[in-house]
Amino acid sequence: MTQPPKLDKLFDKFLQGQAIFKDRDALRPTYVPDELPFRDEQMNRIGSILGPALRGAPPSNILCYGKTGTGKTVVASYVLRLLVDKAKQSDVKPPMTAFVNCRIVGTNYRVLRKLCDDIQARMPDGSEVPFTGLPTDEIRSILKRKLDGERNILVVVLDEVDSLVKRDVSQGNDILYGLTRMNGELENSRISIIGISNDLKFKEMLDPRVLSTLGEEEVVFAPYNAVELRGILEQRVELAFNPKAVADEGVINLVGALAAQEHGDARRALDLLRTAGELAERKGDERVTQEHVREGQKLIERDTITETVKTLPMQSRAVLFSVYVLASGGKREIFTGECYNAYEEIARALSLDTLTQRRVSDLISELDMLGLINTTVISKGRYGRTKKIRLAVSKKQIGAILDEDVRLSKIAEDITGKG
DNA sequence: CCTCCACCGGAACGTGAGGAGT
DNA sequence: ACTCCTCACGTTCCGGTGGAGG
Repeated sequence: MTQPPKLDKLFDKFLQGQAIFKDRDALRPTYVPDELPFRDEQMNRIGSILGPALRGAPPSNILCYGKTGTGKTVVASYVLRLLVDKAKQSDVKPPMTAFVNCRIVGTNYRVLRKLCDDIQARMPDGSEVPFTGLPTDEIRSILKRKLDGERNILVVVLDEVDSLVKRDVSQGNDILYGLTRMNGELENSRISIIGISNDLKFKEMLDPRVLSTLGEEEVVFAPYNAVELRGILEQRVELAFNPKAVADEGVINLVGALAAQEHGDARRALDLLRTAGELAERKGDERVTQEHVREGQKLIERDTITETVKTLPMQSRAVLFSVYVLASGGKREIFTGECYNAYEEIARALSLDTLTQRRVSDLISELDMLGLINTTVISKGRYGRTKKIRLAVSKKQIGAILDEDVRLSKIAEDITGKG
């Protein structure tokens, strides 16, 4: 058997050092480049607010606003890194820093635990703070003891704080209130908080007491416009790709344009660029073309949908499946009641617990949030008020994913065959 | 203009897993 | 073995509501 010519060509490229990528990590969302273009204003603001930390004075708390992919996180970590470096260079005690992503670390206990972790606060016996089990107050005092051991300044970045408050308004406020209040309980040390929010309306949901301390300073991140996106892309192309791999001007323009459509999200733009590059690489092409970009766009879309469906819990999947079955049955619009009936049948066929309508209603809302279905609350007058549900992705694709689940594909035949 | 349907969505509570300390 | 945590996932209860049809 002879080598497939493409693979042969691909290996040749590697041999000749002609691979597409030089450093693909430069396109990952966590990458912090040495220069951050178009965010001077924000960096200076944050820098001047954090500056006092170098003289041992506690900086004000900051709230950063802006949509996803506008560079909030990267600017915050950049400035913080610089601050710590500067302190070390100048023989000043560097501030402690902690970074919490509140979407992942979403509860009071876990936030505190993450803080302990980041500043290496330990249990009295020297072991790490456990995942669960302790009363929350216990953790608070561990944290306090560590901080107050000597004169410290702790700068906490709370990334995606809005998700903290959104998930549970009272609890979210409690967490933030607890953190801001901790300053009053510390003798030697101070905590400053940098809150990062994607949601501009986030402030409204905040307890006024929390807002007054947390929002001392505000920094706004506007979405990148097409020109700025281009600039960023050019910078990263330089870093990530080998020269000549992206020769076509049109590639950068297209990626920029597609991302600008998505409200100037730089993260998506970089992700798309990387995917396009990987496609080119896989095909053994010498350079990235606009075709790769378009294909990459589709691929990313498909992948995110597949990923979300696959990670869905069984009950949610059953609900989604009921919508799918009804939609396949030719219905353009599905109402909650119909959906619930179909769900009951499916749950029975799967010998799953049948949840109440109230719960299913919540699951429907979750599916909506995930973008798998679209819902609108409508009134049918005398015939009640309900949610109008539609699939937000193609039946084909959902079908293909759900069919992989053997149990589901079996009952799909039953139901569609019968209906 | 009023009624009344078929749900929406908030609130409070229950259960059980996962873990720590004693 | 028992008590005490947190937290995800559900349930029960219930007040609220846009608009077609009388």
